[in-house]
Amino acid sequence: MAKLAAPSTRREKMEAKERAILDAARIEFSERGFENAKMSAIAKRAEVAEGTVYLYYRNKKELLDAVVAQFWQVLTQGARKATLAHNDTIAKLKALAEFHLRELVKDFDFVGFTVRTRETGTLDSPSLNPIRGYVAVFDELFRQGVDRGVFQETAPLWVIRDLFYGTLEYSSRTLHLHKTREAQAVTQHLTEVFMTLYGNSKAARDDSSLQDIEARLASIEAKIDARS
Amino acid sequence: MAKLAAPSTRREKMEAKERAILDAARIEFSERGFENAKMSAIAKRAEVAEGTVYLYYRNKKELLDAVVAQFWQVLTQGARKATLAHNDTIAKLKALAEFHLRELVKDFDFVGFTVRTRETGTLDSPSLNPIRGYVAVFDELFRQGVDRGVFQETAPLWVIRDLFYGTLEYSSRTLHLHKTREAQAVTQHLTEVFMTLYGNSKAARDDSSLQDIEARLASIEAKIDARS
DNA sequence: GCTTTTTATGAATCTGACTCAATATAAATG
DNA sequence: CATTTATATTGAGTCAGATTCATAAAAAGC
Repeated sequence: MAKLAAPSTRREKMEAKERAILDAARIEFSERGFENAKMSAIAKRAEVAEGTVYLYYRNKKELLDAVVAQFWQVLTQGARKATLAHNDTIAKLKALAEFHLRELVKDFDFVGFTVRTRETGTLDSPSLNPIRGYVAVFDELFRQGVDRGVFQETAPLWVIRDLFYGTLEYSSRTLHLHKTREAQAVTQHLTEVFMTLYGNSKAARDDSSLQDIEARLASIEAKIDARS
Repeated sequence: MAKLAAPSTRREKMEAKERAILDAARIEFSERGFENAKMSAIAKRAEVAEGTVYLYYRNKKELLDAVVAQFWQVLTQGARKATLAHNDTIAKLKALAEFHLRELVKDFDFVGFTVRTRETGTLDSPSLNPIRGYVAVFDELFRQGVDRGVFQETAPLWVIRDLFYGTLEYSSRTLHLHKTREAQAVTQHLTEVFMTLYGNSKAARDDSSLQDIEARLASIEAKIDARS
């Protein structure tokens, strides 16, 4: 019975150690960058022997992968929470954009780490690719917008998604580099883009309304002609 | 006088050697990726001793930087040529998007290399940052569009630029991963985005202006009706 | 308590980037 | 053309740091 209350079974100890290593790695990579991060430093920070790290992660690269995976998992949670705070689809979308941009600028090095991760083949397994879970946040949101009649899918969803995340990721670079620029300019514009391009009300009045006007102009012209 | 015709002065020899090293590095990096590329292999490929490489490039990272710089320089030339083939601003833009996307998908590894390059501090010097030259192609094009009255700058240029290149870069990932998807879907959509969002004619027909027109038409029609 | 299995250790190995004293090649001088 | 001087090349040797592995400690099973 003591065992049940015990703070550390064998499994728990190992899980704690694994977490310690992962945390140490995240800090070390953030502070030094991947190349300059030393496995020995990570081990020391995690208070384990150098060899122990290799019991939990096959090599330095895989350790980075795990750190990146964790990053996106945490980000996904944050994104979900940020969007849940709103009801309006457009408001949700804007919140997601703002959240995403803010986090990317803050942890900009992880954008680079993520690219590195992709270079290895191990993209596909869903567990090792939490970015899928992340982009799903957008996909669900957009689909919900379509269901609600707010959006219409005027292009394949993947195209729209890439526009969304691509713009934000690229902008995060700019914002990271030029601290003076306004993140709000990006999210504001992106929101407008979405309303204009995929917004149902506006899209509905595209050709048709123009044609209406033309028709009426023609009618007027005819009347004038008739009088002269 | 023989010297003038000679195929190899001292300087020419060195320049040839430098080129050989750069070419060898490009191939090696492309084939193996940065981490797995070996300086010894690059030296061998360039037919020089290992130490010689370090006479031309301070270290492996700097060699990568040079390769990346060359890549963007070549890309800039190609982009200029691709846009020059058209007169219409929209056509130029579409050509630029198509060119950019095609090249990024083809040499997708260089997207990763470029990110790596950015991690070093040496971003700023224009010579070492040929990406500036590259984005300038877009900037000039858009400004020309504004001058011609085709576009209007409804958002800061950097925001628009990031949307353009961000979308394309992110899409190149998708296309690289899913070979079946159509690049054309991206460029097509992006062109529409630009016409809709920044196109002068369409932009003129916003909410207010549409209502204005309708009001005036009604007014005119009423006047005419009254007279008849 | 003793045996077996699992987990941890860190010294030793190995790889590959980078250096440098020695050497070769080209230019300059006379 | 011989000699001196400057410049370029070489590759064996150094060194840092990732990875391995024989050994030890800890836990589990009996």
